[in-house]
Amino acid sequence: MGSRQRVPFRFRLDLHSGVPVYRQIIDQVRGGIASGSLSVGDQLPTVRQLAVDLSINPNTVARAYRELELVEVLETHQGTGTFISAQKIRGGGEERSRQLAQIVTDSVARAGAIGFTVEDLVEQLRGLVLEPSRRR
Amino acid sequence: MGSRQRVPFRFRLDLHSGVPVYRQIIDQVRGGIASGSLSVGDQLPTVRQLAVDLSINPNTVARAYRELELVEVLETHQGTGTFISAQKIRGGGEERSRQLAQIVTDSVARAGAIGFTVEDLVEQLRGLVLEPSRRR
DNA sequence: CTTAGTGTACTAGTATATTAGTACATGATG
DNA sequence: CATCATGTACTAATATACTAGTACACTAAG
Repeated sequence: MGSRQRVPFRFRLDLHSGVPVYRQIIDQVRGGIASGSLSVGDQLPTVRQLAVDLSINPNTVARAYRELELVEVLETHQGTGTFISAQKIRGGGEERSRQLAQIVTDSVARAGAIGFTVEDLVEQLRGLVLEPSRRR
Repeated sequence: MGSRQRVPFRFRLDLHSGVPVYRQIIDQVRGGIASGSLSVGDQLPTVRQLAVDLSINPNTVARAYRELELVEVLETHQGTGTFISAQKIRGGGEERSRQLAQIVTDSVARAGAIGFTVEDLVEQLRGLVLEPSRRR
């Protein structure tokens, strides 16, 4: 019947990746949003529940959630749970700008390392706009 | 003779950025290549010289250089110095393009996760060309 | 008011990252 | 060979990151 199957978003850890657990959680939430698996208003597993599922300490989950809340990707309500927040697609946000700068700096460095210029990056980006078919 | 005034590439540290010193060096070398300030064959300051200039330990410089050498961005010659290596600019254009696409895809995903558009990325990139290095 | 569920604060142990001190190895140069 | 300039190896001190233990605080619901 009409049950909406509120799919419990699936977290998976790779303990051999060397990537901190809390960061893996962050990445998976962000990835879920980017891919559409998570939408505004969706509730995430509770701190305790996820901690049990992944066999880690609740504080580790809390840290990931808190960090995402600081960037306003999540909203937490005491006693209720943690939810995907309505992104502030617009508006200032010092931290957001900082993050964008970080992203760009990283990509420039990576591209420069294999001999590409900033212009090459821009060109590639433009190409993406015209040819959005290739989603990953 | 015919001295070409090999301009000594200028390194600058931001000790309050929280970004590790060795990483700042790496980023600046890569950025220098991307921006054209550094070209294939250029010699970098010697480990000792740069250590003195920046008031840091030679090993910190060496670490940065070594890491860049592993990725084949630099070439080191004992007793001679450290140089910008001939990039794999030519050859395997396929693989290089793939890497560029990957870099762009990553940055778009990261930016998209916090509500930025491709245009925002382009704008930020343009700004970088005019005003280098400011991290964190 | 009580209870059960939620996130949070504070503390601390452990690992890892970062930088520095010091001595050594290698290659160029005369 | 002697010397000097270069990068390198090894060790260690320190800071920071990461995770966990434990107890607390807020909210909704009976």
